[in-house]
Amino acid sequence: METPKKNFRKRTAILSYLRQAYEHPSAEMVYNHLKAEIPDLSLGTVYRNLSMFKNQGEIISLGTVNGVERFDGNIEPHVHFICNGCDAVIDLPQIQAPEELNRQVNQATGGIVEMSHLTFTGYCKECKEKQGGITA
Amino acid sequence: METPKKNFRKRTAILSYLRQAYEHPSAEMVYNHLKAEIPDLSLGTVYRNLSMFKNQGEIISLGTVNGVERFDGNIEPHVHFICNGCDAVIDLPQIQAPEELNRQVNQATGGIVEMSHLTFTGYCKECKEKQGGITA
DNA sequence: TTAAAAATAAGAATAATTCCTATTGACAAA
DNA sequence: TTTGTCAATAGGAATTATTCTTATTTTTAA
Repeated sequence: METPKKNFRKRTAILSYLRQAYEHPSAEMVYNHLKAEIPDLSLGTVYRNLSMFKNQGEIISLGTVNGVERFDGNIEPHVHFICNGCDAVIDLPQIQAPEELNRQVNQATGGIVEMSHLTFTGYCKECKEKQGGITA
Repeated sequence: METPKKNFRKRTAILSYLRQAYEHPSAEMVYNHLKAEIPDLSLGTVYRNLSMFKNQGEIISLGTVNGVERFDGNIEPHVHFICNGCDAVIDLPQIQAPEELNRQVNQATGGIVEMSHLTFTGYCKECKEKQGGITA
């Protein structure tokens, strides 16, 4: 099926935006972005669908940045950098996530690992230059 | 004058509880725990002091688990396991956090890394056994 | 065409966190 | 002691992100 059924138009728009977004958007960022092309989109629909996609494993949650949950449409394991200055979330494809540790964690805890997240926090290039030595 | 009751009694109690807590408590967990020995403690005071300690680098935030921010009084870099079933946060001292990557990230981003977090999510031993194959 | 089911919009409700303000505790000077 | 000052606090109001409810619309299946 090429064209998505009308019923899923908004749902599809939300997912496909996440798939190609670089910014790791929050619910509100998704809403604001899609509002232009879909004027009758509601924030509740965005929240509901994000939560759906998350539960289905179609997207992942990066946790909250400054109190706001951020999402990633790229479910391939990869590493993130989060800027404390501007709340930007940036992919770090250069850095290798130590996926092979999962087994060690399973053994150490007796539980079962489903996901691992390696995240670096600090200040991005722009914020670092802007603020000079604030974080000395 | 028995014990010199400083004005920092509550502040100190909050920090020292975090220093020896194993559970990576939320603000409310800290409040509930200290309420017994400090009946006139207020939740606002806990929030204010936690945020203070966090900004001073005396404690670290582990981000939110199920919508609630969790804190760690152990500021030595170490790895965490978070259970999606019971929201437990567990230390993994056995696992080595790849601290040496910070320099690579600085180079890749042009920014400055302040902290790195390696976190595994899944189901702990108890939740895994309790729920059987829910996560198949 | 119908009816049933799924998806949605809008806004009310909730929960975590922050903010505001009057009060209290500590300490120093008189 | 009493008084003044300032930091810390309690209590609750306000804010904000998120979830929930309900009526409406859209889709699907007869």
